[in-house]
Amino acid sequence: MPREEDVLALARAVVKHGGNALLIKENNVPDRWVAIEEAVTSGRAFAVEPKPGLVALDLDSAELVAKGLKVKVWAEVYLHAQAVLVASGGDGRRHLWVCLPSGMTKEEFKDLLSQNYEFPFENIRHTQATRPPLSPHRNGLPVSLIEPTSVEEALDRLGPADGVGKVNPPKWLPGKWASLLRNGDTEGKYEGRHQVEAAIAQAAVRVGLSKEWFISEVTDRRNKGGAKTQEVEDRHGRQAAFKSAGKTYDNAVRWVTENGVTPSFDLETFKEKISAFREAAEQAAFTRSTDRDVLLALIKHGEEHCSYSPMASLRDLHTKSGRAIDTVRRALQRLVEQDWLTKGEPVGETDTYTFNLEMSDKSSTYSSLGGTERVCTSNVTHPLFTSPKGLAGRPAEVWAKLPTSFVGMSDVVKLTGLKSHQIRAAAKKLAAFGLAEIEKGTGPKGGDRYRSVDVSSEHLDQLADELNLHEDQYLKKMRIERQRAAYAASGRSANKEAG
DNA sequence: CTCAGGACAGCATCGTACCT
DNA sequence: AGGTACGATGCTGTCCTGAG
Repeated sequence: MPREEDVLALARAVVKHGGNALLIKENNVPDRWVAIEEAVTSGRAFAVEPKPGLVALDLDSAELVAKGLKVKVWAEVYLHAQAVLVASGGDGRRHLWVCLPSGMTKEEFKDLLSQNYEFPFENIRHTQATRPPLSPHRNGLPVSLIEPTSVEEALDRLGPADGVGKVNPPKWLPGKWASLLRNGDTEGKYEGRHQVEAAIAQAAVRVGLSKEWFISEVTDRRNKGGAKTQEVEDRHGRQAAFKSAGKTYDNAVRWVTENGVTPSFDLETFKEKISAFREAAEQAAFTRSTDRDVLLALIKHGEEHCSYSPMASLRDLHTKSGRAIDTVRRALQRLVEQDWLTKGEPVGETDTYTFNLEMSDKSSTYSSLGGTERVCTSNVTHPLFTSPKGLAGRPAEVWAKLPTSFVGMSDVVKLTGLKSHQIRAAAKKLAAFGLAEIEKGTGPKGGDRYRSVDVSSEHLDQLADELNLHEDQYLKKMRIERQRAAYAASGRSANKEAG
């Protein structure tokens, strides 16, 4: 049994800055987010989102463990990466934590892994929450460090805690400022190009974006709002441009501090509001389940970018929601008509949508007697529930909302807000996957009774694998990447950057 | 009268190709 | 990087029938 202080130290070493711990129930269903200290003292299983530069490989089969051992040697010898191998509790299962060398991105590492070792995409964790080394297994199975065996050495390899002394910044400016940055002063509202940059810098300071972020954006040739800095670069070189942009940012910091402007963006409030909105979306009765799935995908995007009005391209939402691009577009139109979203000004070519947060109070929800814990974004975005080949649509919704104890049709109608025939069809499909049971003729009026079956996320993965859905998802992603690569090669982006 | 389930029309969705 | 168009496919919802 590992010491609590060791578990805490290791969790802090792997978690991203400001990250919390996700408690995991004994049936492997996510419970709720709590502070890391609370998770450790609870003695329960928990997972944390890894810090930047840290990747966890989930070695959940003998074959993958063998691959993982090779990867470890390769990463240490050729990449000069630090690695920690952990027994994660399950029979023979291992987690391999790899601290990437500076300069290598997670994407590059992932590519190398799949090229050199055909390592499956879905077993590479870098944004997804993962159980830290020595953290308890959900069923109390023994966990241990395999290499290195000492906690001190493991801590050493995992490196210092993430983001000491830095704030957790949102990744995007509010839409208006993002538009100014991307398109420049199209309305002629500013006296000159410097004023445009100054305005952007102030907005950046208010939302907590760093100086480095500001400099890299205004020197990016695609951003017309950085025209002034770009001209400095052309005339006097890169160093001068950095210096000039840095000065603009520093002035903005001084102005914001001197004028006592309170930062407009408060992360805690954001989290509160966005999760209320998400719950409303999860519970509301949509005429099309696609609408809900697309909305949840957009909310997820907003959460990732800390934005109430995220810029999400149709292709981003397509990969997130599993629906075709055209389908996503129609769903967005309907969501605007239904008042869930307000369409804003496009930033560059990307449309923005603002969440109508008051829907959290207005939306008509139905009673939620059971199964509500299954209505969560992680399930909604699982390939099994996003692919029409799998259980996308009504079946996903019915599974999420159906209790695990048998209920008659009229109750299911009340619980789901769906029509009986929709439920029948969905239940039939779910039953074929073993995710629901139908009991013939035991209902109140001679009808059938239904119940859902809770399963582990591994089981969902397995079902998805049987239909090749993980592969489909991967191929979809690759298709988009090819489109984007073709665009880059076509020279259009180069022209854009030059002009 | 309620409910299950089949037939079927219509439309949503997917994939692909195309445009800016 | 983005949005848009359109044919093939198959799901959704309506209507209807028959069983309990």
